[in-house]
Amino acid sequence: MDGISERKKNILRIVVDEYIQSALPVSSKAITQKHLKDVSSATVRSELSALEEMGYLIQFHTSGGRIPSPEAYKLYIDELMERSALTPEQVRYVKDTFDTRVSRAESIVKSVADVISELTDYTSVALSDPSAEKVKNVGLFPCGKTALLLLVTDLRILKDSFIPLPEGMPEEELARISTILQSVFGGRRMDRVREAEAEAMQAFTAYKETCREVLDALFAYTSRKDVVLSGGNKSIRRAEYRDVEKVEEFLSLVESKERIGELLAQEESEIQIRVQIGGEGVPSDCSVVTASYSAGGRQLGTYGVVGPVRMDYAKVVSVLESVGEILEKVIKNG
Amino acid sequence: MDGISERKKNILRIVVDEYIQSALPVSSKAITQKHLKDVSSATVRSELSALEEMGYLIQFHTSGGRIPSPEAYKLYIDELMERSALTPEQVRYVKDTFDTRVSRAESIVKSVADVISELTDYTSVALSDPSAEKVKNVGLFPCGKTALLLLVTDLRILKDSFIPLPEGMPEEELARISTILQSVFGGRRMDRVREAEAEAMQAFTAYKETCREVLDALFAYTSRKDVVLSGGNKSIRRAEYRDVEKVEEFLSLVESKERIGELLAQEESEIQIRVQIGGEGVPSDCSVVTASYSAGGRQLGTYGVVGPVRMDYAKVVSVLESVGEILEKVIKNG
DNA sequence: GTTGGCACTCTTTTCCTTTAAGTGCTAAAA
DNA sequence: TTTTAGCACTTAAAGGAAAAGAGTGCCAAC
Repeated sequence: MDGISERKKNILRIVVDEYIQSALPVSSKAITQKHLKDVSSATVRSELSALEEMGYLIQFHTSGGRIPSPEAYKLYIDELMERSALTPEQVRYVKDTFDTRVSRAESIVKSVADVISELTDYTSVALSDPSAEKVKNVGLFPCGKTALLLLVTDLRILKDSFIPLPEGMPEEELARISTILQSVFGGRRMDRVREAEAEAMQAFTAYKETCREVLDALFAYTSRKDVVLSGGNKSIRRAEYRDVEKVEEFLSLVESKERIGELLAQEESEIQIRVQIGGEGVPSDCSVVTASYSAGGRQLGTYGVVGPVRMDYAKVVSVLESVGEILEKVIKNG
Repeated sequence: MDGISERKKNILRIVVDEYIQSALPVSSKAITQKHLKDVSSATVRSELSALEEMGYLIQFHTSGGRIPSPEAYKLYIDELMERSALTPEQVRYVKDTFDTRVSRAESIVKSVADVISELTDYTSVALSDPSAEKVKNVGLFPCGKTALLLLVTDLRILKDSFIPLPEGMPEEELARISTILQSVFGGRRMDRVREAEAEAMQAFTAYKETCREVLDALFAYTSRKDVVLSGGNKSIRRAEYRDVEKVEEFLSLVESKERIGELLAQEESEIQIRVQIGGEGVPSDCSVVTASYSAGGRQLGTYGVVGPVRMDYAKVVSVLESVGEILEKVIKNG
């Protein structure tokens, strides 16, 4: 026995569903009229007051209906809510996005964040930590008096910066350096790139200074964790943010890449869903649902949805799970 | 004679300044107390009502002070406001940003937009039209089973996409194609790239199919106008957008790249400032200040600031002009 | 255990009054 | 002719009481 009857659970689910949808406190009458037509409002009322007693519901004033507590949301997420699969069109949309984005060499992390925001209608955030990626190709692309340093990892995240070249450096030299870079660093995990510094420097025979610069730029990539945001102003349209102060609070969270980074930087199992409602670095009226994606033992980034506590968790969790599965497949086949 | 006395102009300037700062209707009393201590409020009052008669001021109700009309803003921008130069720190900030961004190969258009938004504290938009840019370097970068098509223009806008390669294609072939691409297209204006299609196809001797794909991807770049946004949620914090509907209106403008593109896609002289207040594709409560930058006869993009009608035009115009000058210098020396 | 009924509580709405701000006008002063 | 002081007038904003509305809690009956 869980201490909480099936009927109570059902009623709690109704309350949460209803409140998520309407943003209004839920009354016993509304429940009996819309969902539980076979019992009277008085019955529901007694159940509601029991649920309040147990800490699942909150009542601001005696005539104001009830809203779910954070505990209710947790229970809702764990047991009550009904997940829904993506529609075939949505699945197609996700795959198409990945395909076209990847061929246009856009960061896959950004693409995933965009897709999540698009499907959930909430602000999404993502943390791309390059440590676990593998260097696929690295080299210099000639560009007049400068060269473009390129690094392509197996996640297809592409980074680049211009390196000034000394006067009169022959073009073959660039190719030589590229070959060395590729043979020394190719296939390495990003967090192991630095270890090959000595080896690389030894292989460089001329233009050591330029090579030094190249290495420095390259090393800078390997540790650059990137926080990506998508759909930033979707949240502003939500009911809880009619209040300017709340918007401020939300924006200050979302705009601070450090704080978002901290929220995301954790865990790393399979598609792992984690929900933080208020507290611990999250403003009281915000909720963060994060998911860590990985495939073949490699992290594919941590993604999250940020929004008000009254969030459509069923939708968000469904989307996060589905997108994760699709991404895994895409990565494995790519 | 302009039909409008110096004193009227002065008073109008005070009203606009005051209203821009406070967002509150300006009263005759406030004017005499803060600025015109040598005349009485009654005098100012008669001037104000004359200015209202002339269409420069608007009064919502008889006891509510007055606010500037769009015509007043126009006059203010043309004659009344005092421009201010950037502080030395700001100038340094702009230059530094350009320097580091360019060496990190970020789009200069995005950098300019960021700088403008940062300095003005408004949402900024930019339209990068590649037509007038010149191809600096173009080529393929080997990347396993695919190749990365890279295009660097003199504005350092870098575009790239992955091209799948046929099985067993030798690496030298990539270099060959790159050389051809560079010699055929290098130095061309972007809008002239297409014209060399036949010449390029003729030069390709093998792997014609892949070459075709490369050309298609390349041509796609040449026409891709890009709308860039920066500081999107700065505007939401402004006084006029306490109202959710207004925010909606603003966001729907800002989020629609087409509409922004239309607003920006015009003119092309020197640093050309243009102001649109309401009307013609701009929501009634929005104002757009655009500036077209060019150096040495070449367009460097069109930039704009989007915000409420009550905008700090003096600041915005000053920033747009100053940033334009700095950008010109940077481009000429680069 | 469930239900109908009803009193009770608290918010929301409405309407009215008061207050405050600012103007418009006029007659006098400069 | 322009400026000023004074005062009546207008209107929004602020305050407050009363009425309405929504929901609950509880009790007695089923």
